[in-house]
Parts: sequence; structure tokens; C-alpha cells
Amino acid sequence: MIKSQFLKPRTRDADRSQQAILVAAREEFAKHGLGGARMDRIAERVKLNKRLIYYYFASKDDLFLAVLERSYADIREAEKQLHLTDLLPAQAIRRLTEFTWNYYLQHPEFISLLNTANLHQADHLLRSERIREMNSPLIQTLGEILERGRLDGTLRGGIDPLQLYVSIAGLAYFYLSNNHTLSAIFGRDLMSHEALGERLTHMCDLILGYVLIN
Amino acid sequence: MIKSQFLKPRTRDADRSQQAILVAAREEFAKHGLGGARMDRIAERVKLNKRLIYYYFASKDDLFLAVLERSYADIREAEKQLHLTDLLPAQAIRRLTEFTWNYYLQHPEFISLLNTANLHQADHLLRSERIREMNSPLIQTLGEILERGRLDGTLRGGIDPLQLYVSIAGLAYFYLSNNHTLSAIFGRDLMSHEALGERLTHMCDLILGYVLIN
Amino acid sequence: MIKSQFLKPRTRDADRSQQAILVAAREEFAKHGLGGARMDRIAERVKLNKRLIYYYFASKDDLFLAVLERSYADIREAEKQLHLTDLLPAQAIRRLTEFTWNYYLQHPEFISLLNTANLHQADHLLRSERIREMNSPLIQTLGEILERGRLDGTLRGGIDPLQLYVSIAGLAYFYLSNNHTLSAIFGRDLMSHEALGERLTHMCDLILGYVLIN
Amino acid sequence: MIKSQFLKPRTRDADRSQQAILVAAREEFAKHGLGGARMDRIAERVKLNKRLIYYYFASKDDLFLAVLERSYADIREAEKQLHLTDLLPAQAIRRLTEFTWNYYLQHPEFISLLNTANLHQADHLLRSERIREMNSPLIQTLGEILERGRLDGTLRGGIDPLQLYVSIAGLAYFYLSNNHTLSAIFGRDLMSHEALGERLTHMCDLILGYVLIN
DNA sequence: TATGAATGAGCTTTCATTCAT
DNA sequence: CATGAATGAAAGCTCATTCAT
Repeated sequence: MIKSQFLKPRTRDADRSQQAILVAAREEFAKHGLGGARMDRIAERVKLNKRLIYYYFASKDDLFLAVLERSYADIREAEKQLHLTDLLPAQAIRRLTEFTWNYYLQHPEFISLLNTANLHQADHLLRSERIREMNSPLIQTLGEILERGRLDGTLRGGIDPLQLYVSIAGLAYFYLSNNHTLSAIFGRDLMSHEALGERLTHMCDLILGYVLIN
Repeated sequence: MIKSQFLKPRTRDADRSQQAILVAAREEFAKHGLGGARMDRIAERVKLNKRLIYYYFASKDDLFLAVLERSYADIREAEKQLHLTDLLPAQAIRRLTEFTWNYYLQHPEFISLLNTANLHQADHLLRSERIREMNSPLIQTLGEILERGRLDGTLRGGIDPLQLYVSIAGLAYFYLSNNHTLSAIFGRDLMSHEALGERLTHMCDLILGYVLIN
Repeated sequence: MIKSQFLKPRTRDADRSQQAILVAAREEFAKHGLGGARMDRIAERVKLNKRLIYYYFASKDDLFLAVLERSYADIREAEKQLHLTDLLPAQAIRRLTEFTWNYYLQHPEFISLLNTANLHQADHLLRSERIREMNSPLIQTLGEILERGRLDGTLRGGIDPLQLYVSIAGLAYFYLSNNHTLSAIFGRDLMSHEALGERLTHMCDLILGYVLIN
Repeated sequence: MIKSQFLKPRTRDADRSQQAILVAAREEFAKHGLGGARMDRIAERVKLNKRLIYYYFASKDDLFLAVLERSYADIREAEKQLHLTDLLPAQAIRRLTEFTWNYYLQHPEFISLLNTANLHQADHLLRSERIREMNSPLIQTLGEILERGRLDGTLRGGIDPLQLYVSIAGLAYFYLSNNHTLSAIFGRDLMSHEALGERLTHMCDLILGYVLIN
């Protein structure tokens, strides 16, 4: 019964309340993880009664799932706006890389939520059909781009779009997710404007060096 | 004074108790995160009194920190055994890549602990001097390897060892950390023997393609 | 809206619950002190969920403070009912002495709470403005009485109302507070009807002998 | 079995340890009360193993009793040094008043311990024969003084020595015991050198005004 | 005499959740 | 649609006390 929308839509007010709850919950889950998140704090943040959260979202777990679905929907929506199919293959790959980097950079809660979801071993994902539906398109698009590139001779053949996508994401994700740890350990500020620029350059070098012929 | 395992009973051994607690705690934290971990379950696992955990580790947070320090020490120790400086530069890079992949693959708790530590924004790390001290050597070693490669003409110049290290780790980490999510979304089993082999190949292609000249 | 005790069940009445908790807590703190009091027993006494105590009073310390404030308010309220200003000076002093004695006698919990508050060195008082405000009037009233007596020639001059008040209270308080100890040591029952009468007589002799001229 | 000494004497070292424990325990009980006192802190204070405390004093309650017995013995011993029987009756009463005041003033722990003992309703006292034995002499002495005064015409007759003793103690005790509360409430520093002097004067006025003829 | 290791029971406090309106 | 009152279960942590040496 969770495969419905992540909202229970009724009136304008109801809708606004639900949206507000989702926003507050996202912050809370991102900041404290699933186990550390407090329903009380979420209610406090929204300035709405705790009971109302249960009215709309049934349980903490379901609320987390709704937050996760929403976050995935957001990034997929943003990816759609890239219009990668309108670009030359190499340009498309670069654009995807830059986009991924910037999106993660600007949405640290997304990284945190992913972390939490992974910790709990995709329990939530398995219960949601929406998320599964929301991902395939990107890989398919990426596959088409790679194929176009292979045909026009600009990109190497034999590249698994899933592997490539995971690599692009991983290069951005690990740097940002571990930035506190890494900064503490190496005594370098990895979040300075300069450092961030260097990282993106490094990522593009790696990825494009890999896909481009010569 | 002679701590023979035959003469000594399993109790009244401070060091053994502490080690056992650390092991049990690592499993618990890895499985449930910091907020989700239960001191009761840890005590239950070790078959020691809960009070004893506090006797030795003072608090849940401190225990987590101890677990983290221990895990870092373990991987650093393993890295030392690689003797990267004895290898040719390109070989060394490949070996580090393979090692990182295999270590993460064989120590999923380490990934999970890192996740948790990151979620809590390195609060714990900042409180620990030990961890900070344990990391620098690897980056330095990597820097020396890159320099050797540059001098003997096998590797490109201008590579930041930290960026490279983060990339190697990120390529392995994201795949493994998100494997449940990714598997669920894409309907492919990313942990099959075959899939794992493909990933390592892909990683090496990416990294070596980047560092090697030509 | 109509809070009839017949229509309303015993639950769902915030105010009544809070009052009931305060009463139960007063008994518990009086009997066992701050450290010895048990939140469980308080909840048990009120037949309300333990959690509810924290819902209303936040912590054990805060609950104790609330109990203390309430007890001070009670005695101050009772003192007001004495209408000391309507009496002749000597009569007023006697009445205050008798009242103090009787109030302490009939409210042993008050003595016990004072004991506990003193043990913890007024930590609680310093955190409460309410208590501070509740005491000044009595000393002022007493000062006016003494002044009236001085003017009409019935009472000696130069008496500090605070010293006098503390003496009246001390004469009653120590006897009652230490009655167990004293009874045990001297093998006399200090709480018999007769003994109590003797004590009050002794107190009045002392106090009035001091304030009266001749 | 507690009616023995408050110490288990053996060797010099043993004796010193026991004395040290008693001193540390007195401070702890005085500061935190019976329920709030911590055996751990006592051990910490003495820099002796916790187990040793149990070896010498069997339990927390017994330790408190030993502390109490010791404190009573101390004050009785001090009272003996007054040699009240060598003085004129009126002088003896004044001296006892001054002594009581000064002793309480210089031994705030004693007041605190009394408080705690009273809170726990003389449970401890009933279990100790030593204390009972240690008190009678003073009241008897006081009785003899009053009788001497009556005979030589300096003091009124019909004064109950117990009542008088309780009054003297109460006048000092309440002021000191409640000083924090009173100071907080009335905004006067009751412990200043000046204020203390005034209190003693007031006490002597009260007591001597009562016992002296004319 | 002295100690570090270990424990069971119980403490205050917390939390997700439900009830009654 | 919205809320304050109430709860059972359990969490982290503490404590007096005992064990083994």
C-alpha cells in the first residue's frame, strides 16, 4: 500500500502540511540518520502536531521511505532537464559528470540519505516500486549515448553504462561524503572553492580519458 | 602472569574482555548504525555484563570511537603489508587498486562504519588524535610512487596523490556501499562473482588508463 | 468545558494530572530525600504513566523544584490567613509562634523538604524566582508589628524581624525535625500530646519573654 | 554486631586506612546525603580500593552509621572540654550557647549529617547503642547547672534541661542549616562576619533573658 | 592488606506510537 | 484537519556489591 504517491493529497492545506513534513523529515533524517532521527523533532520543526505525521505517513519507516522516494524523484527530475540526447556523446558524458558533481555538492542531504538507506540495506527500497521505476531511464539514456559515440567513432566501445554511471557517481560521492573525515585526517580543506574545482577537473580527466578514443 | 589459554578461564582477563567487546561492538554498529546500535545486544553478544562495557569504554559514543580507531588501524596495517615501494610504479598503482577493492569487499563492516562516521560528520574523528596520525603515510607513499613513475617515464606527471587515492577508494566504495540500492533499482545482481570481476576490471581500466602514459 | 467530576473520567485532564503528580512527588521526596526518591514509585502512586511525569516536569530535579515551590506557596498562603495586622502586637507574635509550631507539626513533609533543599545548598532555590518573591512579605509584616509594639510601649525596641522569625522557626523546626534522634537518645517520647504541649509553652515563654517589656 | 567500635582496629596501616575512609565518607555523606552519596567517590577520595571499604564497614548504611557515631563522639568530646560544672550557672549557660553556635558554625558537615539522619528517621540511631550512651551526660550536667542556679537564686526554677538544650541547638541549627535558603530569599548575606556576630548576640539575649531572674 | 574485574538489579530518561476530542 | 494527553517498551547508564587473586 506504499506504492501509491508519497503524499495523501486532499485539500491545499493538507498538501502544504504534508510537504512541510517531508521537508522537515528530510533534514532530520539527513542530520541524524534513521535511528537517530526523532519524530518529536520533526514535529517541532514543522510546528505541527506529531499525531498528524502519523496520520499522513503511518510510521517512521514509512516516512523515511517517502522522504527517500521524494529525493530520488527530485534528482531524476533534474537529470531529465539535462537533455543529454541533444548533445554530442562526449559532451553528454562531460555534462553528466559535471551535473552529478554539482548536484551532490548542492544537496548534501541527498548523500546523507543515501548513506542511511545503504546502512539499512535497501530494506526500504525493496518495499517501494516507485524508486525502481525512476532509475532505469538514465542508464538507458547513457547506453544510447555510448552507442552513438561508438558509432561516430568518438567513444570506445564495450563500455557498460551501469559501470560508468556508478563510477561517475562514486568519484563525486566518496569525496563529498567523506570530506570531514578526509579533511580531518589530511589536514587539507577539501571544501574550499579551489579544492572543489580541482576535484571536478580530476573527475572529468578520469572519466573522459576513459571513454574518449585517444 | 602466564596467560595460557588452557590454564586461564575465560574471565578475569581485562584485555581479552576489551577486545571481545570491541569485536561485538563493531558488528553491532556496522549492522545498525550509531543510533540503531544497542548496548544490550553488544553485551549479549560478548556474553559479558553490560556494566563492564561502561567500565572500559565509558559511553556509547566512546565505544564507537574505539571501534572506529581499531578499524582504521586494521586497514592501515594491511596497507603496510603491500610493500608498494618494492614494485614498479604502474604495478604499485594496480596493486593498491586491487587491494582497496578486495579489502572493502571482504570487510563490509568497514564500509558501514565509515558511512556512520560520515553521517555524524567526523565528530568522532575530531576527538581522536590516533586516527589522524594513522593516515598520512599512505598518501606519502603514493606520492613517491607517482614521482618515481614520472621520472622513469611510465606515469604522467601532475597527479595529486590524494585525488588519486580518493578516486580509487570512491570507485570501490560506492559500488559496494550502494550495492543493495543499485541491485534493487537495476534488477541486476551486482554481487555475483562475475559482476564483481567486471567491476574490478573496470576500475583498473579507469585508473591505469588515467595514470599511464599513452 | 464543564469539568464536572461526574461526567469527566479521571484521565485526560492535564491540570488534575499535574496536581496529582505534585502531591505524590511531595510524599516521595519527603520520605526519601532527593537521591532516595524514585520516579517509579511516584508514577505508581499517581497511577499515571511515568513518561507523563517527564512530559510535564522534564526531570527529577525540576519536579523537586516544583514541589518545593508549591510547598512554599502553601505555607505563605496559610500565613496570610493569620491577619496578624489585625491583632495587638504581643498577640500577633504569640499567634505567629503558635501558627509556626502547628504548621510544622501538621506538615512534617514540609520540614523534610526543607531539609532536603538545604542539603542541596539552595541549588534549586537559586533557579526559582517564584520562591524568592514569596517570602519577603512576612518579614515586612513582622517588622511592622514590632514597630507598632515599640510605639505603644508593649514591646522592646531594636529587634530584627528576620532574627526573630528565624528563632521562632528554629525553635519549632529543630524539635520536630530531630524528634526521632532526640527521642532515641534521651529515651523520652517527644511526640506525646503532653510533650508537644510543653514544647509550645516553652517556645512562647522564650519568645514572648524576649519581646515583651518587663 | 555494629555496637562494637566504629573501627576494626588491627595494625597501624589498617587503622590509618579506616580513619581515612571515615573522613572521606563524612565529606561525601555531608555533601550528597545518604541516597546521593557514591561509594565510588568515597573510594576515589581516599585513593583506596572500593573493596576495602566493604571489608572494613560492610555496607553503605553501616558506613554512614560509623560516620554518624564518630561525629557524635566528636561533639560530645568537645562539650566535655567545656568544664561547665566549674562555672557559675549563668556563665555556664552562656558558654554552652556560644559553644553550640561555634561548633555548628565550624562543622557544617555535622549539620548536614544530622539532616540526613533525621530524614531517614533515626533508623540508624536505633541500631546503635553507642550514640544513646553518648548523650545523656550533657542533659544531666545541664540539669545540675539549672538546679544550682535555682538554689543560688540566679536562675528561674522549673526549666526542663532538655527543652533548654533543644532550644539552644535549634536557634543555632536552623539559622545555619537554612542559611542558603534564607540568604536567597531575603537577599541578605547571613554568613558575613557581622551577621554571624549579630546572630550569636540575639541567641544569648533570648536564652539568658529566659533563664535569668529579672 | 589490598586490588582490578565483574555483576544483577534498577535508575532516570527516551521514543515511537495511540487515545480522546 | 488538527491536537494535547497518555502509554508500554526499552534505551543508556548507574550503583552497591561481590569475585578471584
